[in-house]
Amino acid sequence: MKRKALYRKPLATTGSQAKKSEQTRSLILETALELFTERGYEETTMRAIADKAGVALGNTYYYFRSKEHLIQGFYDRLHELHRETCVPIIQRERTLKGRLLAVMRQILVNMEPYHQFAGVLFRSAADPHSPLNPFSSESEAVRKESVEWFAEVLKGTRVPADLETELPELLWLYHMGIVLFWIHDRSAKQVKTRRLMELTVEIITRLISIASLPLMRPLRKSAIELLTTLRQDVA
Amino acid sequence: MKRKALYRKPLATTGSQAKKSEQTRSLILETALELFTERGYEETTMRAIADKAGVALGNTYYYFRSKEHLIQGFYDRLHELHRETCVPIIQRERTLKGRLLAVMRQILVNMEPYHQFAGVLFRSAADPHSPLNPFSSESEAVRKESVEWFAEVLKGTRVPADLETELPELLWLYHMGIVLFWIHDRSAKQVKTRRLMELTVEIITRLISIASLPLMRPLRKSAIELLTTLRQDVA
DNA sequence: GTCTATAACCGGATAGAC
DNA sequence: GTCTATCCGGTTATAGAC
Repeated sequence: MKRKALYRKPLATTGSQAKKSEQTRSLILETALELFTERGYEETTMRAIADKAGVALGNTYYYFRSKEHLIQGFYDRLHELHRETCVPIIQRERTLKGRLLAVMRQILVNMEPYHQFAGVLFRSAADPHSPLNPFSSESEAVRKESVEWFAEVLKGTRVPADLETELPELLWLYHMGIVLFWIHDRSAKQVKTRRLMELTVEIITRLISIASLPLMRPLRKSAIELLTTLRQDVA
Repeated sequence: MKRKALYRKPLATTGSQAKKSEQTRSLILETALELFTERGYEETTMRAIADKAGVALGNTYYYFRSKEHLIQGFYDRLHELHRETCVPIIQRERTLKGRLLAVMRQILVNMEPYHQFAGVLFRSAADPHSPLNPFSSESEAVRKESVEWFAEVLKGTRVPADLETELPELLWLYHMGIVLFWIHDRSAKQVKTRRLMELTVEIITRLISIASLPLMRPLRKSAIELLTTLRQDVA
């Protein structure tokens, strides 16, 4: 299994020392991800990871507080991959629909290799007490950046003014919903998720474009009130 | 902590024998639920449950294949409580909005005592490989019944014909979304979820009532296509 | 078929020495 | 930072009693 080496988190320490520990950390994470994708999360023991990486069991716990935190490492990498691939798309595509479609498509492409063990990822993400929970403070940085991308997706397109502040967060939430469906998707190469995504992007762009009509005003009001309530909890 | 004794699953065996084993099963589940709500799921050991229930450790495994399966027991009870409380509501309330509001309110009331350990419940539910996953075959019976209640909620109200078959499943999905939010809701007595629910019920009933307008036809078409795709995966 | 008692296994997590 | 030893708890196995 080939993977781009995306993980690097240059710490503010002096040169080679920091580099060494960063290498060990990276080695452990790399090994863990390999084993996870090979034989699954539950089937991979911490001892096996330590063995294959050639370090002591205790050492893996020095770098990752728990087995779950290894998933957090995966999460971070995936996020970085999303950034590298999605930002150019936003610059290239000029319409809302074109951008949203291309970005969502790219996200699905990026995640595809990890479909088999993504269930575990979400299992943790769903637990309100887990650091992996996308609403948790630990995930705040990543979440904020993602929401900003969706703000970029909207930039320069026609959107009702009162919706403008709420929409990026809503699109992020939508994207989480698609990921949730993807995790449960058993169809070959997750074609169903792709179809679902294409249809919902169609609906969303339509909804946004008719949202300005006077007929829709009371509905839009309710929706905005709703989003304000929702946001208080997310932020 | 008081709780209605709702669990009974009369097996097709002869009288007192079956009753006895059913009592033991019930006792174990009851004890487990008590400890879970008292001190949390992770903090409750299988040994502690066995001790407090006054049975041998092995016996708890005789009745419940794993610690997770105890949650399934909780799930079943909650569902039965929902049935007992929601069916009368549907008979009493006559409008769509009134029914949906009252049913959703009741569901939140029923769940309230379990908010603290509900996270774990959902943690398992989110795993596509877990039997607790609401889309799994093990959960099919419960899911089907829930969807039927939502069909009852719609019965006798004005709904566009082409949406009629899809809406019950969609409302069930909506209710799952509310539960998801509720799990993550940290506000006192989960008032935020309640507010969110009230606002979304408002939006949903509005959406349904304007869905028949000619202007909305293309949007409704897309939505129905989407739901058909979605259903193939759920069913 | 229902239940007890006890020991053992396995793997995630921790403590503390170097 | 790295290791070894140990703990802890979910789970399994066994052997026997009613």
